[in-house]
Amino acid sequence: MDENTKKTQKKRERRKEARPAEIIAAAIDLWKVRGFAATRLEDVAAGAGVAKGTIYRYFSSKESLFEAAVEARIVRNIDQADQSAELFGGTTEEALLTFFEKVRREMVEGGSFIFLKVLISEGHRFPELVERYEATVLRRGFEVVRRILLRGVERGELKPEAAEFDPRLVVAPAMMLSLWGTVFPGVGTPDAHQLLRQNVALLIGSLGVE
Amino acid sequence: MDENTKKTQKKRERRKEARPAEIIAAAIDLWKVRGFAATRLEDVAAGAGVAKGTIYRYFSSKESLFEAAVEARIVRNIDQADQSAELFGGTTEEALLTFFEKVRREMVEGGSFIFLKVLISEGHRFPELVERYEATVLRRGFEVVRRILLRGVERGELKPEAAEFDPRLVVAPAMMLSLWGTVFPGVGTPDAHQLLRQNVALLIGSLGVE
DNA sequence: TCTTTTAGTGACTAGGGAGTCATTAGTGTA
DNA sequence: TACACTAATGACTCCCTAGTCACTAAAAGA
Repeated sequence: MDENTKKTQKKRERRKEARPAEIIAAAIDLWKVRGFAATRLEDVAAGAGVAKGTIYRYFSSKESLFEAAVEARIVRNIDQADQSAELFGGTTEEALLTFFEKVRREMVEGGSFIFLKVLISEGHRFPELVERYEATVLRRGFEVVRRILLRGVERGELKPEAAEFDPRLVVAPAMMLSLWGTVFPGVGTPDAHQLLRQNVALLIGSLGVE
Repeated sequence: MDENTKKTQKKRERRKEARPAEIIAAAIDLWKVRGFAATRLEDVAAGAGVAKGTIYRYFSSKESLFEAAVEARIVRNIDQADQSAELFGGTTEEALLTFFEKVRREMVEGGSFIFLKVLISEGHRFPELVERYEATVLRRGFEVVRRILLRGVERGELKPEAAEFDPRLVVAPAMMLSLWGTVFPGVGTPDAHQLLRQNVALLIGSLGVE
């Protein structure tokens, strides 16, 4: 095939700084469609426009490439969460809906579902990675939800008991939906928005004042 | 390392009828702890007390062994669902709790989570299997939930709108919890009962009459 | 310009496990 | 008891890909 996609360019460029990010990006792109195990490092290399050996200058193994990719995404997630002023502008209802939509978009469109997939199926192989993902992404997400609930109570929109409500129950449907959507075509995708809205209604209906 | 577990016994027995079920049972046991991909067929053979070649008398490939295992479990699930009189004896609250507990037990203790794991991570490799699982297990489960809701409305325990409520939202937390429990030690396991109870309270709080 | 450093290369190796098949031996029948 | 049939065996082949390493050449600097 034609590896002359980028026409006028030296074959060998030394771009120490840019390589890791490019390799990670190529890897995630491929993992999204073929999965982690089924994607060969050689394909990743091709996708990033380097030779296989180059990957090993920056990552000591396929797994450590995966770790680095998770790390990169986690950082992005944290940044996003920090700018979450939008979550705390309007009503509790709006905040929940925005949050769910954020989760769904990051998972499905952003491709983060691939990390979950790998952790789910091969997590026992890298327990420390599972640990970090749990601590950094999941717990952080739960924390955001807890803040939304607390603020709702303060604003008088939620009953006081809502402060004790377990965030895992709030988040589970949004995550499950995203996962289902990438596995079972019929179950998750078609009406995600609709369903998330219904989930918000459920929560407000039970935890809301009146 | 001692394969003399069963002491006084011919090394080679011809038991055409029993083999497939034994092989499937051994396979599921191993998959539960090591995962699908990481379990070698030779280990499965050892677990079933046969040689590797024997597996190929009954299953044409590792994947078809997986399919057969899913099939066996699906049948079991259907049988269970058919005896679900216990689901429809008491109040809606009790029915929901029983159902959630059923799901959790089958997933975690029964080991069905391994099918979900494989479908999630490698589902794209056997689309027809995904299709069948979705149609037979998921949709069936959703149907049971719908029946519970409808009956709740009839009994005057749930608002009429509950009849329109999407079963996926009802089931998602129970499934997510089971999955989390097998991946993230801290997130799913410890207080599953407690959490499922809270989920029932949430549903009743929003969909219940009064 | 020549030299040094190191990013980048890709043919090669090593290891592991799925699937094969010629052989062995239970089991039912004549 | 001898024979035929086929369940069961496990050593072997084959393929696949992660990871290596001796080599190549881009850039920096003397």
